[in-house]
Amino acid sequence: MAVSTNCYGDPMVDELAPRFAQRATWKLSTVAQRSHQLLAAAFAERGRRGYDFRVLAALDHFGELHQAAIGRHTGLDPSDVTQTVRDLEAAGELTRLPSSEDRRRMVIAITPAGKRTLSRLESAIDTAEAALLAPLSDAQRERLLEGLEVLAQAHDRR
Amino acid sequence: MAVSTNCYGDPMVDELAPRFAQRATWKLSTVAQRSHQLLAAAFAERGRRGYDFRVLAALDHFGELHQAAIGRHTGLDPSDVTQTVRDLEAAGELTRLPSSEDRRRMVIAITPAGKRTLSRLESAIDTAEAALLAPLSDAQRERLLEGLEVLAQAHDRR
DNA sequence: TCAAAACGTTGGTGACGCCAACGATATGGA
DNA sequence: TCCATATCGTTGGCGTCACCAACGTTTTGA
Repeated sequence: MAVSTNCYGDPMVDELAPRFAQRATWKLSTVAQRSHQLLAAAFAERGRRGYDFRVLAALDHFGELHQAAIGRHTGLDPSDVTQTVRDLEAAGELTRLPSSEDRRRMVIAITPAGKRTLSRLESAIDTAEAALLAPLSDAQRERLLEGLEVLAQAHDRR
Repeated sequence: MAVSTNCYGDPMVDELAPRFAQRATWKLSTVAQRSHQLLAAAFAERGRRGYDFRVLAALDHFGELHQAAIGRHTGLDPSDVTQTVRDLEAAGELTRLPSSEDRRRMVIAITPAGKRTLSRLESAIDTAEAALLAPLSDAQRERLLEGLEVLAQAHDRR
């Protein structure tokens, strides 16, 4: 028996316990999890992950950066920057050269291939984001975004 | 120097790249991450994690359940149910007995200690949730929740 | 009766976020 | 100028959450 029955004897699809399913934090994490699924799948198709996108986007926007700056502009831990930059360099998406001014630093720059990858990832994200938000009316979407904006600002990463 | 300077020479706190920081999915994941931080910290103080809470909540709400049913009522993978139930049983929060009707099944029931833990976790979650949503006005909160509700429903776990 | 399904378990994988510690280098104040 | 302090990149690790494949056991339903 794959379904349980409620007190009326009706067949009942297994339900999540309201004890947590009604919580704002649960709904939030459900939606975020779905978002992550869609994005991770889109990235994985291209052999990349969220970290790669963030690093490429930061380089494209700010130009050359050393790794610590990449970390600050992406919210990544320095150790994760190291790994991500290593992967992206191996894939030819960026260059990594020792700084002439500061011998501790590595100067990272996006390559043309990296820019192409970035725009491909960006389109994939557009698609995923559209799929995620599709169930909302325009008004609902705007109101949701307003709340997220306020909270994201208040609980800033950085 | 912990800050960089913009083109006007003003000191500038390192900013996230708008390329992703302006995306709905980014804001969503930022807020969800913050929520997770608050909840995980609250759980960790009591030596528990989200899985434990979900399992206890399901048992408290539905009564005795076998493990597969716990999985369906919590969104957990069966293998994670196994681990979580093992931990909770070791802590005396639930009992685990072979079913007399179906020798494949284990019948799980919450104990009084488990109920106490559950209500303590619940208070901690209340606090965390309040802290998370505090920056919102009542109207903003309601509008945010409406959007999350629609999306959580549409992209249901199950 | 017997193939198919369900059950619980073991032992993984991956993404993301984070931490401690280290050697090398740069900086700034005494 | 010297030296404590800070920063940089790196290694190796941890925890949470979500998920998967494979397995032996037991139940089911055609």
